[in-house]
Amino acid sequence: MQSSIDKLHTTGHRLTPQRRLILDILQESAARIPSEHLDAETLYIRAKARDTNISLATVYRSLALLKEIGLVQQHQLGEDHGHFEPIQENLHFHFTCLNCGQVIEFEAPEVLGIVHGLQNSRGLQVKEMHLHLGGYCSACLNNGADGIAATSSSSS
Amino acid sequence: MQSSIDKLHTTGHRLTPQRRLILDILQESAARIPSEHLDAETLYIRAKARDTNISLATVYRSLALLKEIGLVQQHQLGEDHGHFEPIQENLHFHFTCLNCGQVIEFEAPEVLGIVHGLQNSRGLQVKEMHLHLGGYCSACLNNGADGIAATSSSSS
DNA sequence: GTCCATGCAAACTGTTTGCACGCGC
DNA sequence: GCGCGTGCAAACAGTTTGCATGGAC
Repeated sequence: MQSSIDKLHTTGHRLTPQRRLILDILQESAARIPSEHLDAETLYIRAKARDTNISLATVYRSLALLKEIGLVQQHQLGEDHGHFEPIQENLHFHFTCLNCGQVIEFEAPEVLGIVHGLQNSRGLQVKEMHLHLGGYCSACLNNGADGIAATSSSSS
Repeated sequence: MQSSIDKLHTTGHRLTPQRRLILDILQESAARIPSEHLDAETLYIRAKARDTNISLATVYRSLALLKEIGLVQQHQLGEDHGHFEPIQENLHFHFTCLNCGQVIEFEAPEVLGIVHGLQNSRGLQVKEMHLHLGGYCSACLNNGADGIAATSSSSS
C-alpha cells in the first residue's frame, strides 16, 4: 500500500512541510487517543507549536485537500464545527454524550448490510457513511446529571 | 395524542402566531414533499410571505424551542447549515447525492438493533440517531457525471 | 524558472445575542 | 399587568477567499 505522502504525489500535489505536519498531527492523535477527533482550531494550535508561521487558512486548505484525496475524513459530532480523523481501516461510528460531550467510538458492521440493500434496491452508490448517535453515557446517567429522564428516542 | 399546540402549552410556552406559522410551514412541507427538509433561510422566506414582519432571529429561536420540546428535529445533510423536519412517527434516515444534492429518505430498522446492543453492552442511553449516507444517486450515475468512479467507501 | 501553496487580512455564511417594545396569558 | 417573545441590528464562530510573496519540483 502506498504511503500518505505518495498519495499526495500521485494525485499531482506538492508535499509541503505544512501538509506533512498536519497529517502527522492527525495521525499521532488517532494513534494515541482514537476518540479525540481534532477540530481545525485545535489542529492549528498544535501545528503552530511546531511551525510558528503556519496559518489557519493553510490548515483548512490542507484538510480540504486531504479529504479530497481520501486520506482524512470529516465528521459532525454534535457541535457546530467539523472534526477530523485520518481514514481508518476498520469501519466505526460515533456516539456523543449530550451531557459531557464525550465521544465514544463503536463498530456496527450491520450498516454494511443496510448500504448493500440500498445499492441493490435503489441503485445508489454509497461513498460515505455516518452513523451518529446522541444520548447519555453511563457515567452521566449514574451521576443523574441535568434533565436526564425519558427513554424515548428520535431518529434521522 | 396531544397536538403540537398543546405541547407548547404543557411545556410552559406561549403559542404565538410566529411559532404556529413556523410549525405550519414545516408540517406542510413534510406532508407535500417529505424529502424537502427546509433550512432556516428557506423557512424564513416562506414565513415572511405570510407574515412580513417576522424576523430570521425568531425563526431560529422558534426552531430551537420546537427542537427542545421534541416537535422538530435538525439534520446535517452534507451542507454547512442545518435542515429541519417535524418529528415523524416512522424511523427513517437520509442519503444525499454528492453530485446533484438530492436527498433520499430510507428506512433501516436494523439501526434499532445496533442501538439496543450499545445500550446493553455499554450502558448508553441513546436519544438521537442519525444515519447519513453520501454518494451518487442512480440518475447521476447514469449520466456519468463528474469524477464518479471507484466503488470504495469510507466510514464514520 | 514555473506554478502551486502559503500567510495575511478581509469577506462571508450561518447562527446567536442585547436591548427596548409588544402581546399572550 | 406581568413577563415571555419579538424585531432589529450588532456580534459571533467557523470557514473561505483575494492577493502578493515564497518555495516544491
